[in-house]
Amino acid sequence: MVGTLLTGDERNAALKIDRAVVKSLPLFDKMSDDDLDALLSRATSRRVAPGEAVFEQGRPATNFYLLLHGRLKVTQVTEDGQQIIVRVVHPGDLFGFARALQRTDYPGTAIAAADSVTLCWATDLWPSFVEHNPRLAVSAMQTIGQRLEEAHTRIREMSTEEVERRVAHAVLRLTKTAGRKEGEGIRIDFPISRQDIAEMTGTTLHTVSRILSAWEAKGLVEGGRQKLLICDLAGLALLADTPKE
Amino acid sequence: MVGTLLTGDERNAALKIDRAVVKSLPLFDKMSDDDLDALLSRATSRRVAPGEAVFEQGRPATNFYLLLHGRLKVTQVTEDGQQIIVRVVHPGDLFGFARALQRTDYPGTAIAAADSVTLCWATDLWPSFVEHNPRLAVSAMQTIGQRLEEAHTRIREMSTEEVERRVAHAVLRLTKTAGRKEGEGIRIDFPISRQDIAEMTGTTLHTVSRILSAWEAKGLVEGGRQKLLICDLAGLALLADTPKE
DNA sequence: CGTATTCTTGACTTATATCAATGTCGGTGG
DNA sequence: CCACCGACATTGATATAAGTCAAGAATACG
Repeated sequence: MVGTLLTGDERNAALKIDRAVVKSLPLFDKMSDDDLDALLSRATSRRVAPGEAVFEQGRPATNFYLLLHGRLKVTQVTEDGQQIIVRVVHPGDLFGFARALQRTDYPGTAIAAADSVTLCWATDLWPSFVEHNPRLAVSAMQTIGQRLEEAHTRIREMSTEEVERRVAHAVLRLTKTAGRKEGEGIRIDFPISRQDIAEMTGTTLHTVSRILSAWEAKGLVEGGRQKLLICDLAGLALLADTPKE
Repeated sequence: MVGTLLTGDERNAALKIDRAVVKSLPLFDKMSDDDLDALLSRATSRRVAPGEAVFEQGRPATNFYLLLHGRLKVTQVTEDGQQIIVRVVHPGDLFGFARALQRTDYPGTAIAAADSVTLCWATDLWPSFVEHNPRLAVSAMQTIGQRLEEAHTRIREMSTEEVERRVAHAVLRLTKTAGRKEGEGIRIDFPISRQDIAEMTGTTLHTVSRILSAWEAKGLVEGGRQKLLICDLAGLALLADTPKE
């Protein structure tokens, strides 16, 4: 059943659920029911299996998206084939609105890390949306502003901090955005590899592996294949904020 | 004369000039004369001497600005005192609109690198501006979008390229945004130190100095105290895009 | 002119990448 | 159900790019 295309009925059912979910998002909570319905009536829902791409770097930006469920990694590859993770997309995030930023193609590739569900609109709808609903424009701008700040934070970290602290900061951010309580610790709630963490922090999987091993020995985290459990948040935070002496 | 405060008359004169200058900017070219007048009537003009700050990191974001003339560096300092250059502000750029991005304080410090002139508005005016003129909101979003892309480019470079290529890319960007033809070469049109370049690329002034010395030996550039002249643009571009073999 | 930045250059150190080998998990198909 | 395979992870040895430390030279400015 899972993996088959939705029938018309199933799609309606999905949209009904969406409405409550979407309404609960900060981005849309101020929107009238009518406007929201107009929005959702033009959206299509799509399920994305792990490893599958929602859109690919360099392809024409035909759609923009909202992640309802799951987790995506947005990556970029350089000409010589090196890959970095630009950001992780969490449920409730708008993504892929390249066109709104005066681009005609997607600057990155969005790949599902976990089983995911997206809402999808045609790019041409964006201008009318923001025109009809200035709040949405403002919200979108705030969202981008936050991303810009995150990007600057990352640049600052890469410029001034050694690898271990950068990894610590990255992991701490993940606990905030994708953490789920689990017993004594906090579980990163989607499959994430050492390689992924390396691509988020500008280092190699080898170095990440060594660092995580060291942390595990100190009781800060518990590792595993594509798994990460943070046991001592305070300890990690201390490490993240302590310049090398 | 330069360096004295403007009298009322001089200020009006400045504003008349501004009108033509501002009108020529992509950000405002679609705006009606009336709206533009409304905008300018609420703006104040300010001259900033080199080394002087337009606003400072952490201070309440009371104003937003437009750079008419000169050149600014936007910097951030970390808790432990390390500084990075977030971006360079060029004439025609809107800057310091932190409030539009849901911030109450400035995330960085804007310092004049050269003698500069800014237009300045109270932050509270922003919402009414964008409401009156949706195009402005869209334009502003595109601007931020571009900055976001630049930031990602920088992250990608810092993750995957060695220092020399990063410096090459940074210098090439400067030639595009602040280059002025001078004889056979292209002059970076504002005072920029080795330290500045280091803070733009996440390295040290020592390394930058060595790199520039090597380039000078190869005839790619000509250095100088806070000066940089690019002699062989193609050569630099080649260097920037050649992965170490 | 002398004082303070800014820049250059050399010697040395170190963090982190690279290279290489081995181990472990988890899903797939026989 | 077990064995195998591929993806992911660990860990050691080694190399190296770039940082740090240190000293001095060049340039601009008051």
